[in-house]
Amino acid sequence: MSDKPASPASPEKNENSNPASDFIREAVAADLASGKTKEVRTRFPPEPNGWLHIGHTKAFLIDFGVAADFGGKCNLRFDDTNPEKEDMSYVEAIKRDIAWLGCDWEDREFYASDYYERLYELAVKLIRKGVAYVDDLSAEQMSEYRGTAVADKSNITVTPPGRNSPWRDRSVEENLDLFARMRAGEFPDGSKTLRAKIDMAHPNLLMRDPPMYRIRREPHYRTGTTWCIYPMYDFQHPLSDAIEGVTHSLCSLEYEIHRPLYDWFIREAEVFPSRQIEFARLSITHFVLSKRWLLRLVQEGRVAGWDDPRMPTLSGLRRRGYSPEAIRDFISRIGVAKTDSMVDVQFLEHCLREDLNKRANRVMAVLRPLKLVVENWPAGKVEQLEAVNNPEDPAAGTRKVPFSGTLYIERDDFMETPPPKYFRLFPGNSVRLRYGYIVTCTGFSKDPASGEVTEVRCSYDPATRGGDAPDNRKVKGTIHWVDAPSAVKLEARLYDHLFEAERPMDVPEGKDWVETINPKSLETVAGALGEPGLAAAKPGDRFQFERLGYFCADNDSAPGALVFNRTVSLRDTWAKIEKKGG
RNA sequence: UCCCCGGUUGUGUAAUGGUAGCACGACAGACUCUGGAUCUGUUUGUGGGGGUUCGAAUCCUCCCUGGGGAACCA
Repeated sequence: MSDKPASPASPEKNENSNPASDFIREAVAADLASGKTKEVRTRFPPEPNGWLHIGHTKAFLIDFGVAADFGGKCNLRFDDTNPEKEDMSYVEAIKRDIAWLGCDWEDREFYASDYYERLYELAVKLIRKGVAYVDDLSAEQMSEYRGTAVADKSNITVTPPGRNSPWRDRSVEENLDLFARMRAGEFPDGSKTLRAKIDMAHPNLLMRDPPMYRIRREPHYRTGTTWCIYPMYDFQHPLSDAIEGVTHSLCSLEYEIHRPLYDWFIREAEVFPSRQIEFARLSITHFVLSKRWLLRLVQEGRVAGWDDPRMPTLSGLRRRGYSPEAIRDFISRIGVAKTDSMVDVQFLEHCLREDLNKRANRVMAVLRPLKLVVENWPAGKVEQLEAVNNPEDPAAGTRKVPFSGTLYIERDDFMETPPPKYFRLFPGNSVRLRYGYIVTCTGFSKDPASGEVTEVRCSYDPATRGGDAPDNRKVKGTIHWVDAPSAVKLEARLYDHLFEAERPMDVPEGKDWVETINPKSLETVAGALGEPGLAAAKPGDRFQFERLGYFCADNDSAPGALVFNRTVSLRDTWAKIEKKGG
């Protein structure tokens, strides 16, 4: 398996899902049926100020998916109207990640910053209509006039009624002149804003004359210093949608309260009537899904970067070994609703295992090697044994693995005095070496100082070549192994949840959530060994290490210095039994 | 406090006035050359009270409860 973009959703999958299978699709279907919408157009509007995470994936899979389900198109539009935070490197990362998930925006790569001139004209139109004005109030004054309660988190009191700004009734001519001079750079940053004239007594505070433009002298990553005024989200977003003919503007619940504004600007600007519909954003246990928080982890060096395999970013998940198919499947199975929900990370991992189980080739590797000597093995003899690459996929074929009298097994697979129900290797017990022979433990050596087992000895039954028992005897345990002379060294990076707490943000008062990072979220195992074929693995290649889990060759991996990330472990029934017993 | 939006098994999601279903988890078992995979079975739910109706998760009402908002960010 290698690291390729996901193929488009298979047709069978689409047949299974009713086109109107969630409230958004129902709404779109209704708009189509009533004739209000002729051709569906959606958009995914990321701000290029961070890398995409799995929460964004839900959003753009809905955007692209809804369009596709109704024979429409989805635009990619960078919502880049805040020059302070945005950067071209984010644009590239975002495009790469969306493509990886198999979404295609074709030639529809748009930028809100391309609409600055058009948006300016629409602002002038609103001024002419008398529904926008230039205000001289400072930010603090404006907040006070709007009736915003003073920031006292513990005790916010009744929202005071709003008061009109003294500049609210400037003439159209004066507003036009002032706005033009704002653009021309005649006023200092923050000294004036353009505001919509709506209703300073509105119960929805957002409707109390929201700012449309601010003065900010900050070079923009695309428009440079062409502009010193920048449009605000509430003004810019609906009109950008309208410019593109977006019929359904799908966004997360936090924008629900903005919808009256969205509709107001469309109505007053007399532009294409896009319709905003909101859905619940994705939350997953043990994950932090907020660009702002992720940025902090990166900036403070708490993780190795945006693509650290512990990060919930798409680049992190990709590097970890997640397949785009598994992510798509997960997103489609959690559904779309308006209920705030917290999906159990186990469900994500279930979808992952389900996909990888079907597609990842099996291979044997030993994380913590323990030498196993086959005492009755003919000296110098080496056999090539046939091993199945993927029992779930006969087309994956078979391979040869070498077998000699000196092997390594997993340290966990031997116990001097086993607990009940342990059916791996212990003195006197027989076990099958996967695709090898049935062996019986004859003895072991210990380091007298440390008490550590240094070597295990066994005898093999030549009649059981390949692992079959001609006498039909039951051998309960089958363990994996590598041939000592031919084994390749590798480094294994074992990951666990970045945060131990289900809800990492729920930290006690006074405690910083970044301090709750799981100290065991990365365990590096340097001395692991793998079968010889692993030497050819290239970064991004995915395997199942038998009985251990799914692993993916890391970007850091190179011939002679192999590095594998554990994507996810296999389900481990034994661990459960052990836990119960203890 | 005000405004907006929600509450269906442990979790997520269906049922759109007509048998509360599906998936994951959990538990039990079968099978197995991965204690993997697969298969079978079991368990638990409409936040509460009142109302409309032959019939309510669904409609009305009151209450309880959770989330969001009050940036010259998006």
